[in-house]
Amino acid sequence: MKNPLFTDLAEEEIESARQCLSPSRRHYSSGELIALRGDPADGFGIIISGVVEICKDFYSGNHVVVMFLSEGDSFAEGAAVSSNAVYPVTVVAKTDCEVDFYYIQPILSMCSSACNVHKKIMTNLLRLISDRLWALQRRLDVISQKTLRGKITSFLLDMFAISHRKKLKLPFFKHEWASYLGVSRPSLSRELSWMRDEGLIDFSGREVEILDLTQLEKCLDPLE
Amino acid sequence: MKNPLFTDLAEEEIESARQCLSPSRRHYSSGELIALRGDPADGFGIIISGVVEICKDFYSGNHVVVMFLSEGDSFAEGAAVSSNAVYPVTVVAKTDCEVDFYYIQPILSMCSSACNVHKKIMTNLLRLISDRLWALQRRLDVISQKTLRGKITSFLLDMFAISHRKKLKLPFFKHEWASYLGVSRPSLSRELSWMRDEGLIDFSGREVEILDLTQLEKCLDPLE
DNA sequence: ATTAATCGGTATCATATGCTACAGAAATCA
DNA sequence: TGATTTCTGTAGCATATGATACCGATTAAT
Repeated sequence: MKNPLFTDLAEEEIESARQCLSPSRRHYSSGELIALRGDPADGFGIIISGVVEICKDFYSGNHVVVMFLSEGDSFAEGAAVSSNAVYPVTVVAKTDCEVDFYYIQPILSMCSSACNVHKKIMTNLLRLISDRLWALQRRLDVISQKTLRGKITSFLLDMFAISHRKKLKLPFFKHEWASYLGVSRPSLSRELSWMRDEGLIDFSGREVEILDLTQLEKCLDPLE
Repeated sequence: MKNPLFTDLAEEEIESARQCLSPSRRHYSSGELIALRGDPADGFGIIISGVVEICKDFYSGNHVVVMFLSEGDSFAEGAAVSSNAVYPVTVVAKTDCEVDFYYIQPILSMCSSACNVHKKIMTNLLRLISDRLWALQRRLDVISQKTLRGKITSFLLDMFAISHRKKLKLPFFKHEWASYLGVSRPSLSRELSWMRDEGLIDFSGREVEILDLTQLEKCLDPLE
């Protein structure tokens, strides 16, 4: 089980966890509905085998696939814990697949023996959700800058704050970066070039170097 | 203690929780630094009295206030639990104030007696963070639509999915709505008018009515 | 080594959106 | 009631960004 919920758990501990939490394993045929957006979410799922689609569906009957999940991935952990415990998306089996369903209640209430394994899983759950929150917050900070230059800058300063290095190795290609920022690739290129012309940064391939930190910071949106 | 972490706890339970978790109460004078962005976050804080500023600070020494917190508000819960346990923002005392610091470790490890109160706090913590994740995810969904019409639509459909009503009562004024969507207010007004002209919606004050759901759904970005 | 595919920078043009200003409507307050 | 303030729609103009196309550079595949 390579799901983050089982981080730091030995093979036999995972077994013991399964004893303690007794997930129900369910089988789905290709195309079968696993959970519908709006359904009450009283637990979460971990994919054991096969591939699962996460999608948004519409009143009209159309739907759009947002992402795929496969072995070891989980869904609805956040939803299961939140106040309005409903699925925010629809989950459909893309291929035949097996899914373990864990009810959230036993996890939250701790078993009578307050076993160590149980404790660790709860910590892992907390960390999993917090990490997702962190990533989302970062993305939102970047994307909510109004100008393209602001988005680029916000992203770069964030990298700098983490790494403390002015030479940054980006984790993506330009088109991926553009997509992360929510802009078009040519626009990103153009703006980067302008910023280079102005002596703010230099770049080549996946490397970006911050040349003038003080000036760069002035490129951020003033917040109203 | 009106912090969400203490939801569902009676007065005396909160006392018992404080016994169990033994937060350290600290006093700060107006202007004093409480935590610096990048500092290790091994716990979180709850404001007991006074006002606290959350801000982003820059290399240049400048800083921007992002929000204020006051009695009952908490900060850094998410950061304390996440993998990279550092403060994502800087916290400064705006007025003289008192803050209770809770170390995260004792909360995660459960007290020897696995007391009920402790359990409930952990659940509340989980819910608090999940709710924040949920809100952020919604906002990101909306704001990452590329066109203004897409943003409006995404937001309206979200409201509809939750309420199942086509007559929607918005939680904000137009200028607040514009800010939530990350656009300018006149642009929002213009787009809304156009959408009314096309028979998609009708609106007045804080009320928006969805007239043509099927057509409206077509206003969403196709995702690449 | 040749070919094919991907990646990245640039130019042109169209347009969606921001900005500013103004005025009527609605709400708040004295 | 009248006086202020806030909220909202509209208009004109400026401009940042998107879309498309093209080409060279790099990388991967044969």
